[in-house]
Amino acid sequence: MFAVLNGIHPLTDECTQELSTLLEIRTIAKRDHFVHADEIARDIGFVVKGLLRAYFTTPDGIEYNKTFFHENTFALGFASAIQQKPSIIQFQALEDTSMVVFSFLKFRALFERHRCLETLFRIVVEIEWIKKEERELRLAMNTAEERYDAFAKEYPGVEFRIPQYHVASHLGITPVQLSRIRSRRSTKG
Amino acid sequence: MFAVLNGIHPLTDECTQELSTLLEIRTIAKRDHFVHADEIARDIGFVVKGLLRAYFTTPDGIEYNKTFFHENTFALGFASAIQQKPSIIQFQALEDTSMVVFSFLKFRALFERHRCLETLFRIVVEIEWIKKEERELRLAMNTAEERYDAFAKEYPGVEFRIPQYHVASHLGITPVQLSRIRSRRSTKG
DNA sequence: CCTATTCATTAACATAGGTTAAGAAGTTTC
DNA sequence: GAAACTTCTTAACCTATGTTAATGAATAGG
Repeated sequence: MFAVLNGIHPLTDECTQELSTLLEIRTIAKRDHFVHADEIARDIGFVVKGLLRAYFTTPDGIEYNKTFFHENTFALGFASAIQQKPSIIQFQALEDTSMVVFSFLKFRALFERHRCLETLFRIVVEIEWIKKEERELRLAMNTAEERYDAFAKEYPGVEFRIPQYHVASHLGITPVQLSRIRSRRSTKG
Repeated sequence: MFAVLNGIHPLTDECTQELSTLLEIRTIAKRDHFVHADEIARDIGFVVKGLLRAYFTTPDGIEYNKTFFHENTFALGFASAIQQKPSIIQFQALEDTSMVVFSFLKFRALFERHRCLETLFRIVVEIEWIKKEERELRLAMNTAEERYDAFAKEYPGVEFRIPQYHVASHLGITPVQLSRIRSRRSTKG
């Protein structure tokens, strides 16, 4: 995990040391939730093994998969954590998952003494912002088929680890349509 | 402008004082740009009178209108400014526009001495983050007609100030389709 | 091993939305 | 004020996607 962090922005030894004391290991069984609805997202989770999805549910029960979190990525209910308000986004394990988790508030409290950590967090927010912007452009301008390609590129391999209806939900289409896209490709291209 | 800022988060008198020294007035003629492509977005602009759009252009020349900025809102090429990298988003005046502008970097430099300003900025980022998230959900889950309603609500009156193809581009549809939606409504509902 | 469940595919049909093109109406420009 | 340009509407046609439903394959539980 610290290798990933240092890859984003180098941390001092003391900072690494202090952050270490916050860490816990948590395992989440397939289908269980990391963040429930209407609960404040308190923890940041680093996925060691497994897979999660962040999803939104409409009043009429339709789900939309916003993001997937695979190995070596950080899962956090960002909007909820920074506002300390109940999350409208839920996080669910799609496989048996083991994570390193730590409190967002305790993490943020370390910013006072460790500027490197605040810088790192700022960079992560920037990266996520850009990703969100790219995703908005794709949703508005590309066909489902182009979004499918982008998905396959952004989450390599994930496509084969989860039911296709989760992929369809992420693309904003029905499983039926995704099936058509896939069959069209295997025939023609 | 300070009324708007204080409405988000109260600023101290000294902070207000210092921020005032950064301010300039700028007028932008209809069709001129506030932020050009491939140029770093250096300034934050507060719209006193007029209207701007933030848009993205694809390699094949199709434009997508990300956001509109009307009176009493702040226009900023966020991704570009925080990264100090050339902007892929352009800002263009859709009417003759007068703005209060100030340097983003000088603004951010004030954070050191004025915590209230940093807090204010953090809150704005949070609000924008939530808006982006809502917009993503709408794009993925709603029909063009529902997005049209959301647009009319988010930007009241703007619909009647700009050509319809700008609205269509914002909704991710063609002007033809928007015209159909509008005629359908005026007949049926 | 059998049964129930979950998931993917396919078909048939319906709707939303894109493309092209033509014409009407409103604006500019000279 | 005529000509050129811009914008909106409408029509005709086509493709993408949604809906529903049936079938079959894969998987899970007993």
